[in-house]
Amino acid sequence: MPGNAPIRPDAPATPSPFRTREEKIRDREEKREAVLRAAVRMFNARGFHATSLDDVAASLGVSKPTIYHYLGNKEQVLIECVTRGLEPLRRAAEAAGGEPGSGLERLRRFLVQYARINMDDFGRCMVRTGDESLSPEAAVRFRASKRDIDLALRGLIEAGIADGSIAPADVKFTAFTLAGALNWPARWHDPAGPKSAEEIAASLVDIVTSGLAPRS
Amino acid sequence: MPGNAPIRPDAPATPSPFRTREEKIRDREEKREAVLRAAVRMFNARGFHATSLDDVAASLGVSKPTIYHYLGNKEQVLIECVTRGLEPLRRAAEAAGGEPGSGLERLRRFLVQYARINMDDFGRCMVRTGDESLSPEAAVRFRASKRDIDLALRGLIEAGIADGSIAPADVKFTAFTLAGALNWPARWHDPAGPKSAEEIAASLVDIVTSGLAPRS
DNA sequence: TAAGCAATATACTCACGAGTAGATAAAGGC
DNA sequence: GCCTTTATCTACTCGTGAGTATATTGCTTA
Repeated sequence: MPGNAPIRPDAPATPSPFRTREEKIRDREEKREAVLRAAVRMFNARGFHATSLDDVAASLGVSKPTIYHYLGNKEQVLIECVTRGLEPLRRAAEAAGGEPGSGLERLRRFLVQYARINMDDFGRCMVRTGDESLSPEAAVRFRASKRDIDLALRGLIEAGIADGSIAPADVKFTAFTLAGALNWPARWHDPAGPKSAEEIAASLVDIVTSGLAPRS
Repeated sequence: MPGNAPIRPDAPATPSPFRTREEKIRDREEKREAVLRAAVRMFNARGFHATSLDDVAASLGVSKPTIYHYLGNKEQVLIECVTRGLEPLRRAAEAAGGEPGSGLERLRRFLVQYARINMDDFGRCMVRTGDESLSPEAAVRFRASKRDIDLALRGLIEAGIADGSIAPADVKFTAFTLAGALNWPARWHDPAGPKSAEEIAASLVDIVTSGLAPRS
C-alpha cells in the first residue's frame, strides 16, 4: 500500500517510492501485525485447530509461504497472538499496585481493565486458548504468565482485605471467581453489539463487587 | 465382562452365560456409555479436534470401527457428550422454580448444582465446547439448549428481585456474571485435587452472592 | 555489475485422521 | 442345518493441512 511514506526532514515534495532502512523495518512489522490480526480473528471465529494458515493467507490475498516468511510456524502465530493478549494485562497488573485509593478501589480499576482487555481480539484469543493447543514448552510459559496475572489479582484482594475495604474471604477462590466472571465475555461478547466493551466491563465489575443480596 | 448377570425370578444357581434380549440391550448401552466416557475424558484433556477416534478406541482396547458401530460419527460422539452435560442442568433448572424459599435461596441452591455439574466430565465438555466444533444444525440446537438454561437462571434472578431477596440489577448481565464465574471451573478444576466439587461449588456461590465489600 | 538478500509465488511432500469396505465369527431364529 | 443379525477386526481410501523446495523478481551493496 504506497502513499503512506513518512516525512523525513529533507523529504522531497512528492513522496518517494524508495524506502529507507527504517521504513522497511516498519513495513515488515506492519505486515507481521496484519498477519496476526487476520489470524486471531479466524482463531476466535473458528477455533485454532479449525483454522488453516492457507485460509489466513487467502484472507490477506497472499500465499501460505508468505506467512511462514514472517512467522516461523503455526504455533508461533498462536503464541504471538496470546502474548499480545497477555501483555496489556501484565502491564495493567503491574500498574495496579502503585495506584492511589483503597484496596477495593484499586482492584475495581484493575478489573475493569482486565474485562476490557479480555474482549479485544488478542485478549479473547488468550482467554480461549487452552494448553492443549500449545507445545509443552510454550504451555509452561503461557501458564506461568497467566499465573503472574493471577498472583497480582490475589495481591490486590489481599491488600483490600488488609485495609478493610474488602470483606475477609478465601483469596484464591475469590480470584478464581472474579477471573471467571470477567473471562466469560471472551466467549459471548459481540464487538458489533449495542454495548461497548467499556460499558460491559463496568457493569460486570459492579455486579461482582456488590453481590446479589440487597445492602441493608 | 461376565459375572454381572442380573437376577431373574427363575435364575439358575450358576449365572448363565446366555443373555436375554434385555441384557443384550443393556450390554450395548453399557458399551456406548463406555465409549462416551472415554471420549469425553480425552476431549477434556486434549481438546476435541486434537483427539482422534483411533486414540479413543485404543484407550478402550478396541478398534475404530467399533466406535462407528455404536455412534455414527465423531460429531455424534461430541453431541452425546454435551447432551449428557446439558441434561442434568436442564433438570436442575426445571426443578428450581418449584422449590420453597425466597428467590435468593432458590437461586443459590440452583447455582450450587450448576457449579457442581459443570465440574463433572460431561459438564466440562459441555462448557468447553464451542459452536465452532459443531455442524451448523447441531450448533443451533446446542445454543438453544444453553439459552433455556440461561432463561431459567434469569427467571430465578427476577423472582428474587421481585420478592426483595435480591437487589435490583440488570438481569441479563447478572446472569452472565454468575454463569461465567461458575463455568470457569470447567477449565481449571482438577478432580484429583484436595477440594471436592461440592466444596468448590459452595465456596464460589458464597462469593458471587455476597460480593466483595464488607457488609456494614 | 555481480552477489546477496528480501519478498513472494507455485507446486510439491508427507502425516494424520475421518470414515468405509469387506472379512470373520458367534448367536439366534426359522 | 441354513440365514440373518450383531460385533468386531484388518486394511484400505481420500481429503486436508502443515510445512518445504525451489524459482523469480527487484532492491542494495561491494
